[in-house]
This record gives sequence, C-alpha cells and structure tokens, in this order.
Amino acid sequence: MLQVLAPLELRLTKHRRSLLSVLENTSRPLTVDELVVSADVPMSTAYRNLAGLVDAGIVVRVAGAGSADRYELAERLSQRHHHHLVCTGCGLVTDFDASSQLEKLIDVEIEALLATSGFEITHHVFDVRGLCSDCVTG
Amino acid sequence: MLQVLAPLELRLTKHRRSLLSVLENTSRPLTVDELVVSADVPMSTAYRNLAGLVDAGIVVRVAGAGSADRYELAERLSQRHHHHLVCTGCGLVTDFDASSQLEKLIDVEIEALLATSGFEITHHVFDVRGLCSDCVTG
DNA sequence: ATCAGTGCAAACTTTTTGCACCGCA
DNA sequence: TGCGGTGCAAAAAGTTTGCACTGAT
Repeated sequence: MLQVLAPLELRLTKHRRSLLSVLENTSRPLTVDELVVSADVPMSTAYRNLAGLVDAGIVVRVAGAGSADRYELAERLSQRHHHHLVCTGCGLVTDFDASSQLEKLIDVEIEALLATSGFEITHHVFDVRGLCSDCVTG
Repeated sequence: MLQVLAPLELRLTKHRRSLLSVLENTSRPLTVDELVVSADVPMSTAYRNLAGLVDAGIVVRVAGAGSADRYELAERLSQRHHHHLVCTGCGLVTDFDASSQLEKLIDVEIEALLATSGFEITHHVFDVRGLCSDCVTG
C-alpha cells in the first residue's frame, strides 16, 4: 500500500493505514460514520484523509441513496469491477457483478458518448435500486 | 397534472404547480437551489413539496455527484427513459439516451438480480461520469 | 369549515475549515 | 527537522421540523 501512497505525497500514517485496511476488508461502500467507528479515526481526520485518497484516485466516493455518502476502494486497487444494489429504504449498498456481455455493450456505449458529448469520461455507474428484504417486510 | 395529484391527496397549489412546471421544462435534474430560484418558492416549501412528490412517484430524487441532491420528473410522467452524464467537477448533470440494445440487456440483467438478491427492484441507474468541457479546460 | 399547505425560524445532519500541536519521511 | 497530518471546536452547507396562519377543496 505504501507504494501506492508514496508517489502521491501522501504519507502512510496510522490513520490512513487504518482507513485503507477497513476499506480493503469490506464488500460494500461504507459511510463516514461506519468508517470512523471501524477504523477508530476522528471525524475530521477521516474526512480529510478520504478527500485526499479520492483525489489520489485510491478511493471512490459513492453518492448516497439517502443522505450520507459512502466510500470504497477504487476498482484499480480492489481489482474488482462491480456494481451496486442500493436499498432506497435504508441506504444499504451491496456489490454485485454484471454479465460480461453487458459490460462490453456499456463500453461501446461510452465510446459513442465520448465522441458526442465533449465530456472526458472517467467511468460509469450501473446501479440497481429497490428495497432490501428487511425494508420490504419491515 | 391535476389528474395526477388528485388521487394522491396532493392539492394542486400555486407552489406545486410552479415546481412541476419548472421540472417539466428542463432537460436535466435540478438542485433545490435551482428550483427555489426558478419556481420562486420558499426553501422549506420546496423541500416539503418535493418530498411529497417523490413519495407519490411523480418526482425522482437523483443522488448528487457532489453535495446537493437533484430532482427531476419521474419517467412515467416525462415519457422519456434516459440516463445521466454527470460532471464530477462541477456537479452538472445532462440527460442522454442509451441504445435499445443496451436497455434490453439491462432488463435481462435485472431479471436475474430479482431472482437472486431478495431485493424488490424498482429501477436502475446507468450514469456515466467524467469532466464536462468547462471543467476540462478550466 | 376542514385539513393540507405555507413561511419563518430554529434544529439537525453531514461535511468543511482554522489553528495550534504532533510525528512521519 | 520540515511539512504534512492531527484533533478539537467552530462554521458551512444541506435538509428537516415546530408552530401559528392561510387557502384549496
């Protein structure tokens, strides 16, 4: 992990190590609240570190279904392209994989957009929304 | 529009009319700030009306790329299924259409998820992210 | 006339920042 | 040892809510 941080002027501090460790060992995007508890890091430090890691492309900020945003490791580090199944009831986010056929078609679509939109496209988001089983029954 | 609101215990008030009118005449999701200015409605009223309209399925809340959430007419009212091209620099959101081939494949994918996830799926989000031309050059 | 809607201000939640001190490279 | 990181507390930013008043049905 140091080899990722060093070239970016980001020191490998205790807190940074802790945040990254928590993010590495989870299978879904976490809220700052969850991170603060799991990584045992003060709020302000968590926000500041996360902002730095996002700028560095190491962590991705996932816009929340509800109020609070969530964070997860960037795909180039987690080695795993995936998508999100978001519960619009409680904000729970779970990862899932799409078929390679769909991924290929999405790539084609993005190529077309690149040409027409004037945007410099960095990535795509394919999320599915609904109610998790708890929210359906509850 | 009244015929949409009446069955839902939502009165067609001046503000509601104004908000819906603004939403009908725009091609992208708007922030509450933008809505308050365009529709000339007080903040609290805007939030309360939007919450009601979202509950009623008339309006959709689009999780913000940055901080502020955005709102747009639900697709069953705008008559137009579409996707979002989001600028991660300034938060600008533009609508675009995907190929019908991609849409079909997405439907198949969602069918599969329905069966395996335990989620009650309501809709999908296929967003593309990047920097708009202003943010690239600026 | 009734009950949803309104508008202000105050409260809340989430995120950002100022400042003095600390510790990694 | 210098500069990035830290931690508290205060401030922004975005959203929600209490309450007394108004207006659509």
